Amino acid sequence: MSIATDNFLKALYLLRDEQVAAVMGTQLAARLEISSAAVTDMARKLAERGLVAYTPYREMELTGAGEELALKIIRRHRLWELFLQQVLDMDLKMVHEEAERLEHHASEELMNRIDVFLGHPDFDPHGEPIPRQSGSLPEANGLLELQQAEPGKNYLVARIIIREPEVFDLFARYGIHPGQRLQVIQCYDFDKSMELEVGRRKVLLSEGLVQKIFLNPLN
Amino acid sequence: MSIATDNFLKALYLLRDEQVAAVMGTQLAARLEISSAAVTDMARKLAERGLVAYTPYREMELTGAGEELALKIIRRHRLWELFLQQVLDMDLKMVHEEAERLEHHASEELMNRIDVFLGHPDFDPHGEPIPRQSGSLPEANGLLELQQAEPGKNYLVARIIIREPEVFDLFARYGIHPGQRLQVIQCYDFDKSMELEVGRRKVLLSEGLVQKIFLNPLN
DNA sequence: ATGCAAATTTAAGTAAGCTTAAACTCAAAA
DNA sequence: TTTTGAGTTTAAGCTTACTTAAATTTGCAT
Ligand SMILES: [Mn+2]
Ligand SMILES: [Mn+2]
Ligand SMILES: [Mn+2]
Ligand SMILES: [Mn+2]
Repeated sequence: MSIATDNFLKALYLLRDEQVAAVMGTQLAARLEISSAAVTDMARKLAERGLVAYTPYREMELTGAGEELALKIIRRHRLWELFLQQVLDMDLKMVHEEAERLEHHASEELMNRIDVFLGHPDFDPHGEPIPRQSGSLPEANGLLELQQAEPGKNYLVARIIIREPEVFDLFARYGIHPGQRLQVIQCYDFDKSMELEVGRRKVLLSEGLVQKIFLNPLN
Repeated sequence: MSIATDNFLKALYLLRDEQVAAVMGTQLAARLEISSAAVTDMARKLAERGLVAYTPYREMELTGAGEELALKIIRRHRLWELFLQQVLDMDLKMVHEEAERLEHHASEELMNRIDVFLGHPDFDPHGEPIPRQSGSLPEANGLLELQQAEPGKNYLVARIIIREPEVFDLFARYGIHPGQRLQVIQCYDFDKSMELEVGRRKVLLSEGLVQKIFLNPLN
């Protein structure tokens, strides 16, 4: 497995995970910042290796074997993120960039030692689940989508789904990160945007951003 | 800087460091496990970038800029080795293999945090000096070459120079590693091989192997 | 049913880092 | 001084992972 295939499988898994619809080549190209010709190329190669189900001109998806591998990369990524945060006190932004590279270069054995060192953690610093060695995903019980939150009640941010650097920076600017207290001020039904009070600040978020935030009820 | 150039510069530095003579292409090829044609190729490219002094058919050496870079890679390698040993309790063999890859993929910032975490250490788990951020090398004061050791006296292994996996395995088999107590039984002048007592075991080492061991006098 | 635009694939080409095999250089031995 | 062979370079070719540009397919709107 090369870095390019690692990243391809991971992107395919995460895109599929984020949305209802099937994954299109264009999305993959945008996410990986490569041309769609390169996506076709890779898809063909990975299909030959039995990792991706692919018929020309149709959307593509991971096979069982492909998903298994994707989850391994994601496990590595999230373990590295947590390790770097906990042990070396790096901030969320750095931690992600570091993990984006380190995920491809540590042995299985090293990852397992990191896992043990951290006490088999279930969630990374963004609140994202860390796939287990078995490939299973820990359940986030009691988590609430921000859409379901009731105005006036207190919540704690439990998970933020970040796939694009701009989203990361926006959330950072408004202080939206796991552990932050938050209240809903109002939900605008016509376009599903929401007005929040984050800490002491008021913030207005579009539907797309709202869907990236999950909460734990407070008291 | 790519992995290939990192490794090339590092190998050139270490080979030069190990021996009196200038470095020949063949040695580099053997050390890096690539063809000598590939060595020529790389030498030409690195000469263009001002990192290697190279004239066709002559031996090659690092420029100032090249040595600076080589020391940076070596710093990364040795910091990773110590970190993995101290924090995750990995053994010397694994630690080296991991570091061989990780040395190319951590940011300057991450390496500095590891350096701080370890308390700006001077030596790696083999007793090799860790280049400082400034590029200077810590001095190993009081270190003795094994050749200089006197029969009957007690010493502690302080540093072992390992560049080939076979040497590592041999030393591991005979229990030769930093911290190990050792006595010289006899030195055979005609070929400079030495008979040692390592722990409770007697070992006969050729000159080449003897030169890879450095000691601290005990009591 | 037809045509069009968007998405996708194919074609051709690039760069890095390798390989093997043939050609060359140079220093040391004869 | 010539020869020779170890070491080096050149030449040609491969693979991976990309690129751009042209050709193709598809589904959707008319
Ligand atoms: Mn991340
Ligand atoms: Mn990555
Ligand atoms: Mn090492
Ligand atoms: Mn390396």
